Amino acid sequence: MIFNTTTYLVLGILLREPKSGYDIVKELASFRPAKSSQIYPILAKLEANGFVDCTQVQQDGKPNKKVYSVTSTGKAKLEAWLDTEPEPPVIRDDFLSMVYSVWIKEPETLERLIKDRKTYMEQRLDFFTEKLAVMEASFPADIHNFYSWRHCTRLLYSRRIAMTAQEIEWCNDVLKDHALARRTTEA
Amino acid sequence: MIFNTTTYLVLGILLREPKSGYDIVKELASFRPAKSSQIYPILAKLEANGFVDCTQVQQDGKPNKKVYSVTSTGKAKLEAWLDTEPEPPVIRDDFLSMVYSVWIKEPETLERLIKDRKTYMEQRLDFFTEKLAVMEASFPADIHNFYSWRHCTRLLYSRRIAMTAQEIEWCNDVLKDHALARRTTEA
DNA sequence: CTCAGCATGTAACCAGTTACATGATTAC
DNA sequence: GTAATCATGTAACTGGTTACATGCTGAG
Repeated sequence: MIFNTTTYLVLGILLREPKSGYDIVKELASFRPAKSSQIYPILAKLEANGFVDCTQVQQDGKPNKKVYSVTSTGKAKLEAWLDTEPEPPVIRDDFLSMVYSVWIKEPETLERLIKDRKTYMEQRLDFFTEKLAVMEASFPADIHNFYSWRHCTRLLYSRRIAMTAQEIEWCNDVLKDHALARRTTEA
Repeated sequence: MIFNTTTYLVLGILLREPKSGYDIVKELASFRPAKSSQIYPILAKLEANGFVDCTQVQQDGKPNKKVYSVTSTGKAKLEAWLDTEPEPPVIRDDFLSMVYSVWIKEPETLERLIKDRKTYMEQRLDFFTEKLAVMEASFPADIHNFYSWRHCTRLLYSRRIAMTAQEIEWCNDVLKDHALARRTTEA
C-alpha cells in the first residue's frame, strides 16, 4: 500500500484520539482541508492493511459511525516516517499569481487585491488566536509538555499566527507605498 | 478550453516577455515549480485557441526553439481574470504534518526537524534577498513604477523575504523553548 | 567519455475535487 | 418545508508528477 502525506496525517489524527472519517475531515479543515471522498478510501485501505482498527458505534438521534484507532503496526509506520526528511513545501496561491501580472491593470486593481487579502488574513488571524487562547485556558499544563499532542498543536498555532500577522504587515506596507506613490503622481 | 491558474500564470509570464516552454519552466521554478510535461501541453492548447502566437527560432550550438507571445485575445483573458476573486491559498507542507505528530517521538526528533527547517529557510532567504538586491541595482526606476512588471516582482520578493524571515524567527523561538525546557527537566 | 544544459514532447500514473447517492434529525 | 448537521461512500474528472523518448553541444 502507498503511504502519502495525507495518509500519515490521518494516522496522526487517529493516534491523538480515535475518530470517525467525518470527524477527521473536520479536524483537517482548518489547516489542511480534505474532502470526505478522499478520506474514506484512505481509511478503508488503512484498515484492509491492518494499520487501523474499526469499531461500529451506535448513536441515537444520529447515524451510526465507524470509529477508527491506530494499531501498533500503524504507530510504527508513523514513527518511521518522522525519521525521514520532509519534502519542500508546495504553495498554490492564486493571489500571488494575480499579483505577478497585475502591472497590466490600473493600480486600483492591485489595491483591491491587497485589501481583500488583508481582510482574509485578519479573519484567519482572529480564528487561530482564538483557538490558541481557548487551548491555553483549557490545558495550561499540556501545551508545555513535550509528550502531549497539545504541545505540537500549540507550536503549529503560534507559527500560523506569526506568519499570518507577517502577511498582514506586508499588506500594510504595500498599501502605504501605494498611497505615497499616488500622492506624488498627483502633485 | 479550460483556464486554470497555471494557464493564467503562463500567459502572465509570456506577457512580460516572449519565451520558450523551456524558459517558462525555469521562470516558474523559484516560486511555483512546474514540470515541462505540464507546460508544453498548456502552450499547445493556448496556441490552438489563439491566445498565444508561436515563432520558430533557429539557434546555433543549441536546439531550435519555439518562442511564444501573447495575442490581444490572450491579454484580454488575463485582464478579465485579474478582476475576479482569488481562491484561498493551498499549502501542502510535509514538515507541518510531521510536527503535528512528533509528540510521539523523543524531543530530539522535534529539534532535528526544526533545525533542518531553519537551514532550509535560511537558504531560501539568502536566495530571495540576493535576487531582490540584483534587481534593485539593475532596475532602480522600474521597481517603483506601477506599470512595470518589475514592480510586481519586487512586491513578491519582499513578501517572500518577510515571510521566510518570520519562519526562521519562529524556528528560533521553538529551539529556545526546547533548550529551556530541557534544562528545567535536568535540574 | 560522461555529465550537465538546451529543447520538445508523450504515456501512465497519483492526488485531490466535484458531483452524486442515501437517509435520519434538529433548528428555523 | 427547507436548510444544516451527522454519517458513509462511489464515479468521473482535473491537476500535476514520474518516467520515458530523442538528440545535439560544451565542459571536465
